[in-house]
Amino acid sequence: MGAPKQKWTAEEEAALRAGVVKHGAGKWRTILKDPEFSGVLCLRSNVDLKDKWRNMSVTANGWGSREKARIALKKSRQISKYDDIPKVLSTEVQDIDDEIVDSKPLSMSSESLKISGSKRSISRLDDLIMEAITNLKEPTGSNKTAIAMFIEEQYWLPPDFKQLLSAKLKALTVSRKLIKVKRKYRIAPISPFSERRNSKTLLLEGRKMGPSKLERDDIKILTKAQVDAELARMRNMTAEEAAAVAAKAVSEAEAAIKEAEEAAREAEAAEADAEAAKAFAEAAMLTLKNRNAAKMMVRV
DNA sequence: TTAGGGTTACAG
DNA sequence: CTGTAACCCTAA
Repeated sequence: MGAPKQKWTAEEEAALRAGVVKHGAGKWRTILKDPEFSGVLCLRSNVDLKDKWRNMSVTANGWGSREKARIALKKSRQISKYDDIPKVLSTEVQDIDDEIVDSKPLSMSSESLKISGSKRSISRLDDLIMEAITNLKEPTGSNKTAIAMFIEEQYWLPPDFKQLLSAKLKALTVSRKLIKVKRKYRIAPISPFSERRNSKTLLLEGRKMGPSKLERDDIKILTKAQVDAELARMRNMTAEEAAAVAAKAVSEAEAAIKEAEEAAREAEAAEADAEAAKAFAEAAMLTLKNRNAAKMMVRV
């Protein structure tokens, strides 16, 4: 056939990503003509760009497509609509229930989920989320839907990034949930997001802290500039980095489960919530594996 | 021109 | 054989 299958180079992928950041997904011709990328992409057509972007989006989401939507998560009305992403439903970062203050039931089978080791990596996603929470000014912390909506209204997000955001928010939800469990049984209190330091803060800080009184959700205000800078970095993440971040988000959820299991040791009553957390983790995992890039770049 | 469905080349 | 990535076809 006319084309001998020319594999995309890392440089080309970078150019494409940069192009999408600059002109937006869908503006393939524009990206191609932009002198900033025309050099590297001179051997590609606008259609090639489109196809490549599609492939990148898919692999970014459908992680290890192997056992895909196998985990049939029962929808104990508690945990609402989850993923599955009903074909066309506006933005896709809107699944899962929000908050669920003191949910009890939620008895899900939830088999074990293997998470790829937590690879440390850049992740200022936390900051982005905090920015949203701060702006939304909801003392108790905003629900994921609100956060996702806020962020999407402020910035244009590449498909793969959206997946990360979604997973992150889910992990965050697990975190918050556990915090409630702990408080309820007076087990070492922890703070959802105390400092804006680096990534590993989200929820891997609980542990056996002493008399820390981080009971409140102290949210530090970030400047728009800071957030913008971080976002810019996220946008330029390579597929590998994005994957690492995604893995981390999930591992955080797993860590949350461990926390819960320990809590349960001191209060069986907390077990129900631990299960819920597990379910959330699975949901996060599912999201990462679900390829659903489809129609989501159409902000409202 | 683009989005999306199809097809083909290839690695595992 | 199966899944994935690069490529092709075409309606809108």
